[in-house]
This record gives sequence, structure tokens and C-alpha cells, in this order.
Amino acid sequence: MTRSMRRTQAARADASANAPSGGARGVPEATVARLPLYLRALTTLAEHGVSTVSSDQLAEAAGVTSAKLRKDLSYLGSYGTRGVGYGVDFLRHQISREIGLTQDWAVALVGIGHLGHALANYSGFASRGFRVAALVDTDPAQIGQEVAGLTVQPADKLEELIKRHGIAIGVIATPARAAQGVCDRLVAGGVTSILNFAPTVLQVPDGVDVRKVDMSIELQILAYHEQRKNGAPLALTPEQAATLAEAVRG
Amino acid sequence: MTRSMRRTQAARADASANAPSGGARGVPEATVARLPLYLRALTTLAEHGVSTVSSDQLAEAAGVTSAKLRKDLSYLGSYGTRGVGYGVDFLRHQISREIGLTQDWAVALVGIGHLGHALANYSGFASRGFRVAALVDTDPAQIGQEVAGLTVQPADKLEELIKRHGIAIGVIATPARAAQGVCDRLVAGGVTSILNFAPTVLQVPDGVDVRKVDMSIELQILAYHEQRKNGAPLALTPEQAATLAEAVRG
DNA sequence: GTGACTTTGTGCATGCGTTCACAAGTAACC
DNA sequence: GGTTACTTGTGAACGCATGCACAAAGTCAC
Repeated sequence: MTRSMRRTQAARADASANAPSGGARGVPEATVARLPLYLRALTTLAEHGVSTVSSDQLAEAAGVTSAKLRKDLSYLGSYGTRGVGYGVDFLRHQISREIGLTQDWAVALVGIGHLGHALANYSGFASRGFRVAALVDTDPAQIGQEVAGLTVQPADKLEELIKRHGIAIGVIATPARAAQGVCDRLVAGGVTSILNFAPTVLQVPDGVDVRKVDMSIELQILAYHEQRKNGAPLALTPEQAATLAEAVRG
Repeated sequence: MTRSMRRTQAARADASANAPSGGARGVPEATVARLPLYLRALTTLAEHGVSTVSSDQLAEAAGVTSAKLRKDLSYLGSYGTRGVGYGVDFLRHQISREIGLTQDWAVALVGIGHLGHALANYSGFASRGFRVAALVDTDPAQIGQEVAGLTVQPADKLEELIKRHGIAIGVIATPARAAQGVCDRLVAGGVTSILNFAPTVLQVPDGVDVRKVDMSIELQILAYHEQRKNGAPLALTPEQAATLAEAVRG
């Protein structure tokens, strides 16, 4: 059978799109965000000696519906066998390649506080092809310290470290007030992908991707739903009533 | 086989299904996820002495478009003044109330490893109404230790701690293999919102919200885009070509 | 080879989220 | 009062993501 034409419409016609970091790509962004989930589920299955898996089984392991899983995988190609399922090792390799995990990614970690320490020692990075190649901090007390087998470097060495190690991804784990400065330095050094743990919005030029991880925001989202599950959703406390009255009055 | 009651992690909050008193107050999930962002921007503005802000200014500070911001805020009510903008303090209070930050949330933190330490010492929780009320671990070496002013408790005290402190939110910072067990215990104790840092999919009954924070997944998403920015997007390695040929032939 | 059975891949419909564009409302000034 | 300038709030259009349902394509037994 011939490889059916994928809609090539969005292949290269994205020039006019002003999406700074949006992926005007064949694979939808929502799908990209789930591929790592599938990959993890497949790895677990492989470790248990499973060699073939159906979309139902894999979907359950990854916590999605089977229809969604099949549609997601269909964007990568026809890697399954009808009537049988997907080959675990084969599919794992295809997804790894699609994400870009067949190569090694050198990462710079800036901000060696509590969180920085935790990240530097996190084994989940190395096992997926991410190698922390540089630890950087501005605090003189931290510089020179040995953390997770690396020596903490001063911030003014950032550009040099980025070039020396071929670092394309930077991780910011500094306090919020330092984040933008660090970000600027990373970008100046040539980093085009940033993972930001600091609770602040980063300004970056076009072509640089930023993803953020903010535990405080996640907790607040949970609190919103929690509030509506438990308490009296529409009851007003005296304080709220006063506020409302004030607002109406102007 | 029938569909089991299993439900995998997916924040769901359909208010319209059984709204008790005809609320029609459904705030879209995407909007809820941005409210904390607005809140943070407003707090920063307030600290700088700003008392009034336009949707354009606030949107820039929060990193969204002004149209999106206005639509988001319109779900909460008409809290702005046409021709003028929004009152910073007033809007701040309204959003806080909507999210549920006017009350204090007691949180249980399970897993006191590197990450657990970092979370226990994170000041961003306390400043937003989240109070870490219990630290729990299974490691005998950790139990009894003093961390961030609290004593680490054994896991079998979890239910008691939840009830004593009125804990509704649990944070899981254990290794992946321990996460589901901890999750089950939290749910059994009455927790209905869980923030999961462990790289695994949690199974929870209906009515329990799970949100996950997975740094490895975020890095992989960055890697995907990075791969397409830099390298040759369409070049095939010999290995890939062989795979493709096999697929076409097969 | 044939038929029964299994599972993928996908066209279509639906719903959610974002963007656009402008009417409605407010302030300031003459 | 009337006019001008400004900003919110929102209806409508659009695009992306999800769920459904089934034809296509494979395996297996005989």
C-alpha cells in the first residue's frame, strides 16, 4: 500500500502565523503533550515483558481513552497492526524518535536552592536522555559547591558553558525576581527552550519556547474545584456580602 | 466486560449537571487555570502602588491577550469600569474569593525526599493560603525528623492526620512505585484533591481531582519542538529509511 | 480458501476555547 | 448639553480537540 497523503497543508505554510511558540506542525500540540505519557506506559510494559499491546490496554495504562490514543498515534504513522495491536518495542522507538529522545540533550540548571538540588538529583532526567551538564547560581556561597557530581558555576560563565556543552535547554529554578535576568542570559547564550519553575511570566523573543511548572498555580486550581465540591457554593459570608454591597454602591 | 468505574486523572468539574440552585455560574476550565496568573500579576501591581489597570496592561503582565483576559473576567462578573479599567485591589479580592483563597487550606505532603524538602520549604504556598499541616513518609530514617518546623509522621497516621487537621488536599512527592498506594490512603482518609509529582498515572474514584506536575514530560515537550527548530526536520537517518521501507513493503 | 473474530485507522459531528470586532457605557472637556 | 476619547463586555466566527461509529485490514481455525 502506498503511504496515504498526510494533509500537507500546514507543512510549511505557517510563515504568516505569529504564534511565538506554537507548533504549526503536522502533530497537534495536544498530541505532543501526551506522547511522553505513552512512552512511559510503554516502557513500563516492556519492563514487564509485554511485547504487544492493544489500544485499549495502552490507553488505560496512560490514563486516556482508546479513541484518543489511536488518533494520536495515527499522526505519527500507521504503526499498529489491525486485529493485533501495537508492538511495544517498535512503538516505543517510534515515539522516542518523534520526540527527539534518540539524541542526548544537555541541560543547564540555574538556581541551586532547595528545588535546584532536588532537580539536580532527579534520576528521571538522565533516564530519558536529558543530561544536566551545568549547574549555575549567583550566590557566592553556592558557587564551587559540589552538587550531584557537578561543581556549581557562577552566572557569568553561563554563555561559555552553553557553548562548550552544546546546551539547548535551560531550566530556571531561581526565585521569581531573578528569573527574567537568568532567562535573558540563557537566551543570549543561545538557549532556545526554557523550563521555568519560578513563579513569574518570562518575556522571550520569538523562536524561544518557554514552558512553566508552577505548583502554586496547580494548588489554586485544585482549591477552586475543592471549594465547589465541599462547602456551600453560593452562600455568602458576611465579609463577602459587605464586599458585594460596597461594589454595588460604587 | 463492562466499563469499570475506574477513572483516570482528569480534572473535571461539570457544574451544570447538578447545579443545586440554578447557578449558571460555569467558569470554563481554561479560565480557571488562568485566574491564578491574573492574581499574581495583580499582586505585583498592588505592591508597586498601582490602583487601576486596563485589560491591556494586565494582560501583558500576565502573558495573555487582552481579549482573552476580558472574556475570562467576564465569567466572574462585571468587575471593570468602561473607559477606565479594573480596580486592582477590588479585582484581586474577587479572584481570590472565586478561587477560594479567602479560606485557609491545610495540605498533607507525602514523601520527604529531595523534592519533598523543597516543597516543605517553599514559601509560595503559605503566602497564598496553603498551609502544610502534615509531613508523611514511609522511610523509618525520615520519620521523626524535623523538616520546615514539622515532624515527619509515619504513613499509617495519615488518616488520623487528615481528619485532625481537616486536610482536603494531598501532595504526593514519592517515587513512582509508591504513589498509587499513597494516593489510595489519601483518598481513604477523605482527601478529594491531589497534586501528584510522581511520574505515574493515578487511579482515583469519581469525585477526586488529580493534577500532575511532571518535569520530565515538560522537558520532552521542549525537546520535541527543539528538534524541529534546529536539526533537519525532514532528513531521514539510514535507520529511519530502512524502517520506512519495511513499513511500505510490509 | 472461507468465515468468524479482533483491532486499527479515520471521517464526521460535537463541543470547547480563542480571536475578532463592535455596541454599550464612562469620563473629560468645551 | 454635547462631543470626543477611551475601555469594557460580548455576540459571532473560527479553529482545535475530543468522542463516536464503522469500514478496512489483519489473525486464526478449519
